[in-house]
Amino acid sequence: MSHDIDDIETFDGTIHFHRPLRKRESLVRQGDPFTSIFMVRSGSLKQVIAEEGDTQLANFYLPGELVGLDGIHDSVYPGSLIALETSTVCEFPFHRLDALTVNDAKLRHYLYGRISKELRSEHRLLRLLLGKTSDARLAFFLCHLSERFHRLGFSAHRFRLPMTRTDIAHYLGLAVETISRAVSRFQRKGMISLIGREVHMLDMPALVALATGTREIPPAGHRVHVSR
Amino acid sequence: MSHDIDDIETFDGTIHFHRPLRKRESLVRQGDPFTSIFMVRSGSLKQVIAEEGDTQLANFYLPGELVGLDGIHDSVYPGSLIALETSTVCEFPFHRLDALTVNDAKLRHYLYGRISKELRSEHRLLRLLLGKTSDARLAFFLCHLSERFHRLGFSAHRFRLPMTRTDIAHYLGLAVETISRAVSRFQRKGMISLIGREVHMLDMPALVALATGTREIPPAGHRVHVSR
DNA sequence: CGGTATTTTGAAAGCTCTCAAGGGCCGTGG
DNA sequence: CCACGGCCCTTGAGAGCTTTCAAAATACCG
Repeated sequence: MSHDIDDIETFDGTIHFHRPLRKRESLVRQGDPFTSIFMVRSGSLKQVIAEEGDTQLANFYLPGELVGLDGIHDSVYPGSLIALETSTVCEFPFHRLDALTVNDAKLRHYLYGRISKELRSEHRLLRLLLGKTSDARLAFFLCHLSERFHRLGFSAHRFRLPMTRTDIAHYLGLAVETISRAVSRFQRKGMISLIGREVHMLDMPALVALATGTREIPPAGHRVHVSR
Repeated sequence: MSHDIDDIETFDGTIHFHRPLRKRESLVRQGDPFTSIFMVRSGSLKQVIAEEGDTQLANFYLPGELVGLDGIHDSVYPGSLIALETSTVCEFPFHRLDALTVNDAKLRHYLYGRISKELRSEHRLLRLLLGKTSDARLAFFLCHLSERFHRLGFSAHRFRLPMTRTDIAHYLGLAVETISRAVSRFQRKGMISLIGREVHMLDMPALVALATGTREIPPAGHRVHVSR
């Protein structure tokens, strides 16, 4: 979610540029051997994971975001990466990155940190969704997108959804109809305007409040530190 | 979820052993500066994340499992780690591990892989839960626990739950009552026996089937590979 | 311009939550 | 050792939310 394109472009000779992907074209397919990490340069991708019985929309990727970190551990991409629109990416062969980390503590920490960050933010996001109502999930989703667009230098209040309502529904673990109804509800309340895929975030505070609202508050345990 | 205790104990001088933690005692508190990764040696821990408005039960850790990987990226533990019972852990100061990776490609890859694996399996788990009914969530939870105990050399069919129903509920994003009712339903159907915290998995195939059952099946995109 | 995919809306069924109450278990203190 | 209090677990009933099924309106692509 940060803009490290410039940082990484300094690693001379480790980058490959792809020809543009057309809409619906796939960058990698689930099960392909892991070779590289990618960074979205323009457009957007979705990660789709098919597992016995069901297919999951695991993630959306916008420009500047790293894709493929979850393929490191067993050398296989766990899901297909599909372009939501005409998109371009650049590729970092992992063995090159790895070689560079030997003598570069800064890069090594950057890589660790980046993976760890992904781990945590994904976890947090899914945890947040788990206990929430459909309205809260959608509000959270929109705010999250808004934030990401904003960090790219675009407006946080007006942007275009790269994905279909169906994609959003699967991503949030809801039915398409539920998304549609929530959208209508939000518009009726004047919180957003959504014509086609053009979003206007009209009442950000209300959306944030909705996104934050939860259902329950469990207790915590004691707090005694262990001696070292 | 693997047994790397022996592997890691070969890294002489980088391990510290803690005195046992009593039930409800905390190993680290949310916001503490990140210094180390831990491995559970005996007992079990839960990770609790308090965020504006709500508290989440983010994870359970059994013996052999690594704890604290999610603290790497911004040098802070994102949640409190609390013992569910009398427990022992060993500690790996991160800067020591990091220093070791400089000249040890095997360890470096192990660390990368371990973090990446965590990233993926957590993601997969939460994704699975998102679109599922309460029965499916509980069945999945029990099967997951069973698997983990089995890998530790214990029976996959009989084990003791280290956590309360309330903990399970918060972990799965459900109400306690929903868990309780699901348990009763499972027992009525002869799928499990659960007296106090003693679990008997009576009909594993049925539980697995339940855990796998989902609600929807989204479509996938095209499959055209990009030239390199 | 036609065909297909996407989106919206309605109505009924199903699932989960909330609120309430009763019983059981455990650890502590007397 | 027993009694007490607090936490944990279970169950019932009604309300609220989400899904499913069906159908119509709209947008997009070639």
